[in-house]
Amino acid sequence: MTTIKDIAKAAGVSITTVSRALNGYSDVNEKTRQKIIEIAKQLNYSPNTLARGLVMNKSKTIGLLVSGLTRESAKDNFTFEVLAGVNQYVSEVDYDMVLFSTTSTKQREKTYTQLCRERRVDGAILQGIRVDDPYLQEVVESDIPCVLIDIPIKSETVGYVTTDNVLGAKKAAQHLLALGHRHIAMVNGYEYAFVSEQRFKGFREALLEAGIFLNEQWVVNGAFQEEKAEREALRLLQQHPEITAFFCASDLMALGVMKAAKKLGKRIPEEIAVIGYDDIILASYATPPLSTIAQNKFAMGYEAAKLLIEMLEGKAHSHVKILETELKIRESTVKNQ
Amino acid sequence: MTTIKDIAKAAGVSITTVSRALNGYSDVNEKTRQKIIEIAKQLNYSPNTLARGLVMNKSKTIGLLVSGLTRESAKDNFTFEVLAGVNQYVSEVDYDMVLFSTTSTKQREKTYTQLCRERRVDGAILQGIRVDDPYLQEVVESDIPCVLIDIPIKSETVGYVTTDNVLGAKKAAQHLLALGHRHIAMVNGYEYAFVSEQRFKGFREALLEAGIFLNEQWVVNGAFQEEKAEREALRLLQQHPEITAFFCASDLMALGVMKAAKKLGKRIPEEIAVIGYDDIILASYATPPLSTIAQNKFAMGYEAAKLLIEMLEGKAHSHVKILETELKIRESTVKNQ
DNA sequence: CTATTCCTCCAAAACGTTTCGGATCGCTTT
DNA sequence: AAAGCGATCCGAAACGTTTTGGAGGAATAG
Repeated sequence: MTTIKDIAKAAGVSITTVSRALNGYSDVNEKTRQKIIEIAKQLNYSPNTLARGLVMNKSKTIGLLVSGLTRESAKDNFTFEVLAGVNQYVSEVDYDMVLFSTTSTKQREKTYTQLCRERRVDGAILQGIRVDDPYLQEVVESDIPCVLIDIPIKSETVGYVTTDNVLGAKKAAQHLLALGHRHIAMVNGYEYAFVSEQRFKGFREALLEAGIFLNEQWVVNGAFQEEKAEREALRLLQQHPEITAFFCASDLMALGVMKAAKKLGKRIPEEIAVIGYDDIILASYATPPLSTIAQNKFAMGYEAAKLLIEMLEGKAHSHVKILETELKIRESTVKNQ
Repeated sequence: MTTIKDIAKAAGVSITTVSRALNGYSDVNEKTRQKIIEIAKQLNYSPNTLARGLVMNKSKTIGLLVSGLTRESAKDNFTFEVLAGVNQYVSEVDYDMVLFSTTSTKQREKTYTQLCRERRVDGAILQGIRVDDPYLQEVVESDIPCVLIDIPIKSETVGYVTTDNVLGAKKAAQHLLALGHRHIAMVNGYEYAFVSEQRFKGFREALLEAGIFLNEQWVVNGAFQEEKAEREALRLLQQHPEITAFFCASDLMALGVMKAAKKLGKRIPEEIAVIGYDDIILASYATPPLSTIAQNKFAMGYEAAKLLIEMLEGKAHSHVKILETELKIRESTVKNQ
């Protein structure tokens, strides 16, 4: 493995000069610079990032902390697409990404700060962390820069990216209203999830503006799970046959709701219209294809990485990035012409 | 940021002793060790892996090199599940994983070896690389240990993990044969892909053993793409209405074939049976749910990481790992009872 | 009593880089 | 001729760790 020292010897200059030549400093003669670069190429030199990181005290590496990276999480491709987006930006600006996946067991033994410091990441992106996760508290206290996805915390060292969940939900509800639905139920996620709260708010606003009474009993929690949503929808449909439409806070839950409707022999969308949220892959492959509010998850990852690295380099104007959503109308709300 | 030196000062010992105490060497008194550990905890010490890596000349980091990590690749969750598997093992043995995604443009500017050496990874796992990828040549020549997924190259420093594709394909074909099908078409991937070749071999063997003539015209290439497969199947079905079953070398292509059958008004599975390969998420959500040969992609990642790290630590018995596949019978081949 | 062994500890070198604070030399200015 | 200056180079320290080769002393063996 050739080092800067080998190059220095071969070129007959000091290691200082080699370093400065390779890093584009101005106090080295252009001729010797060319010579050094030439020799470096010949010797197949590649810099040792460990040594560099050690002395510069930064690694040009960011950590992506996701929780529960398991086989199961492949269903909603959320994590994966965010990861792809992060990876994209990171490689554009010549940083590295290392993946930390936290499990409840591992969380006890190592704290967030320890994790980041030990791996010497310059900053971190957190995705899929619950609001009640013990890591979250640490994050805000720690001095390691980080950006959160879908959790609105902002400080000197922490920023976040999210989508406009209120508007997204509103668009979904307005779509149903425009189709003439007046008895609309909502299957939400968790009580304490930020996005759930926002999506409910948007839903309520839409109904309010349309002058429609919001029946609190028709708003249930599906815990973002397909099966739970199915059970809840089944119960709701049996108890309140007047319901004609469902707004679900995730596509996975919407799939559950569709299953419930099918079980009761209700036709979609003629008797029951269903709209989801996220636009996961499965949505467009479901029968009927699922209408949904699309979030650009790739962009979320991309923007998160961008924000973080701008923060690291001290040129972030704002610590917040809010992305748009898009209403995708498919056949679960309106019959194909 | 506290260092080993701070601890040494606080404990009144040398930095050597601190290092040896923390690393579990036997030549330090148990009492002083406890004291050192206590102080380390108090000072919130975490070791600097850069410094450690520099002197030990290894980083306890492996690279995962995937090609084309884009939004689109989310459809077949192959990459993602492999990644999750790699991540799982890696975190079990306290290594790190850094993700390199290669694009055709980036490939020119940096070679595989440069990538690995610069990031100081101890070894790499390559997934989704084509057999004609320029990286591949480099890999075998380079001295950096690596393991390949689904590409059978073996040497002092390279190993691979794959599934038994011949047997898998055979099981699929035998399933169709057992259902009474005698006119079976196959939609394969690329001509030059290792897995395609193997799966075709298994398919042929099954027919041969059943004493059935293999009609070469019924074997087409779908390039692992849904649309291409749909077009090919459409053509095939129109030209050869006697075909009653399809074996596809990937689920995505099987979905395309199902679309083609539906377009021609053929009922699945009564008139056309379809079986895929991979068991992607979409398979079980398709209508009808798709029968397939399941590959445990998570396990592939897990085993690849395990193999690589065993190689790194000089305790790999074999450089090859071949995993089993599983026939999943769903409704695209046999009507629900 | 001397020689040997064991236990516990330590000083210093090494890993490959960046960077601070000059040093040298030739040229221009006064 | 002295002083100043710009261009080009370099020595040495620093980053935080591991490891080598012992040192010192107490206990044991002969």
